[in-house]
Amino acid sequence: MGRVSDAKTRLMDAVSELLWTGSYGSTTIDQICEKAGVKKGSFYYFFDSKSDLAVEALDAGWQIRQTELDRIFSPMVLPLDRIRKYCEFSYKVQLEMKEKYGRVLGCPQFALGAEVCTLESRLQKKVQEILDCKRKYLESAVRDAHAGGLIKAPDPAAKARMILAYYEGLLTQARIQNDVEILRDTVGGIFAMLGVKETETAIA
Amino acid sequence: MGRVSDAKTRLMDAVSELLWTGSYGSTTIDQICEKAGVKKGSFYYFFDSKSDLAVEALDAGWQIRQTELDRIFSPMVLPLDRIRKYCEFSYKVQLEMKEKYGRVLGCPQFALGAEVCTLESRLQKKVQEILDCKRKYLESAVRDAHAGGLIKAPDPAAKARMILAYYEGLLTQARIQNDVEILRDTVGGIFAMLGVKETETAIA
DNA sequence: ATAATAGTTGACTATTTAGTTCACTATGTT
DNA sequence: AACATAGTGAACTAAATAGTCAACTATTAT
Repeated sequence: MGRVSDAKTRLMDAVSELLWTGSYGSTTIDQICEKAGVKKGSFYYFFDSKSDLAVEALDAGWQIRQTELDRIFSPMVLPLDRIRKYCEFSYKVQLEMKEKYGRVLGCPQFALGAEVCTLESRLQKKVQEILDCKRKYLESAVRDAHAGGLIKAPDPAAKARMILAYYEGLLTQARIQNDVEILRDTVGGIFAMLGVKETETAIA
Repeated sequence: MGRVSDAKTRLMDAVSELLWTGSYGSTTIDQICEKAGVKKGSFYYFFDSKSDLAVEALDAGWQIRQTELDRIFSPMVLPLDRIRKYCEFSYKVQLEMKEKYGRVLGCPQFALGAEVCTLESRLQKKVQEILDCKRKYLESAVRDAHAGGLIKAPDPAAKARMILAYYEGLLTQARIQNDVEILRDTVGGIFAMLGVKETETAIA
């Protein structure tokens, strides 16, 4: 009973966009409220603080992204193809953002994590949790590729960490330089790290 | 003639530390002044704004770092050893920061660039300039390694970009997770990307 | 219909922040 | 010695910001 509202969702959407296009530190509660079309009283009805909202928004955004990743990293797909699809998907997203905002925005979790990890421990934990999920997707693909004899990777977790570092680093470079072209051959770098043979690259 | 002062230097040192241990957005001019032991009047005597100070501090810090890199990337050193030394140096720096601040701080330019690139174009340009320098150090090492038949890298610029993305990504991961161990085998990942053979890894 | 309750509003306070001003002080130069 | 000037400091303003509150409104369950 009582009134119903989508203000909470609107606030999470607003902060997500502001964090991605700008930064955590430069985003104010007033700005979030204005973008969401919500008054400050309502903001504090739903959330305790900016960091509280950010944690919830991060979580919600990741839930949605995860369904996409479940599809991409489906065990039904050839392991190296999963990685290729992931790179293609990522490139497409960045291209869309560039169209929409005139800027390459990179990875929202990574940029946020780097910014606030020394200041906001709850946010840092949430980001770490999400990055860990990403690593696991990659890890199982690497493990399957190793098991299938496509690559030599006796330590899939280590390889996945390497791939993730490269992938996130590249996205961040693209954000800093505002250039999607940097992401064109993401998969090439990953396959080089995995020691995928040229022939397999062509076939897969 | 007139009075002399090191307040300008103290301000640059203060902002460098605050940016690295925290973030651009969370660092206020009052905070910078307090840490530097400088009154606001003096701040505005030397600088126009926080971003102005940040640009100058970034530049000054890079000048110092560059002399170190000139030594590490000396053409007198074997090309793959340059890269190895660079990774060792970087690891050492991060370890020192962890000792000093209790936190792994990653790469100051990269974190700052990711944070402010959509908001502060002068800072974004300065960061890009610095990252470009880093890439050039790597590029010449890769080119020399290729010329020496140690690796196969017909496009050294592309390989250098890949290495830099991985390197910066790894540093950022280490910052987010506050864990230096992530950086232990940085060189291993780079050599994998370069396709350095195991034997050469052991020898070099 | 109405009572209970989920959500809204705008006006409010207190604090932090960026940036200014101007009289003052210390120091190198002549 | 004294002058020109680089740098200092403290008090100031104006704006932005986080956070509060109590009266109000819409909805739903009974």
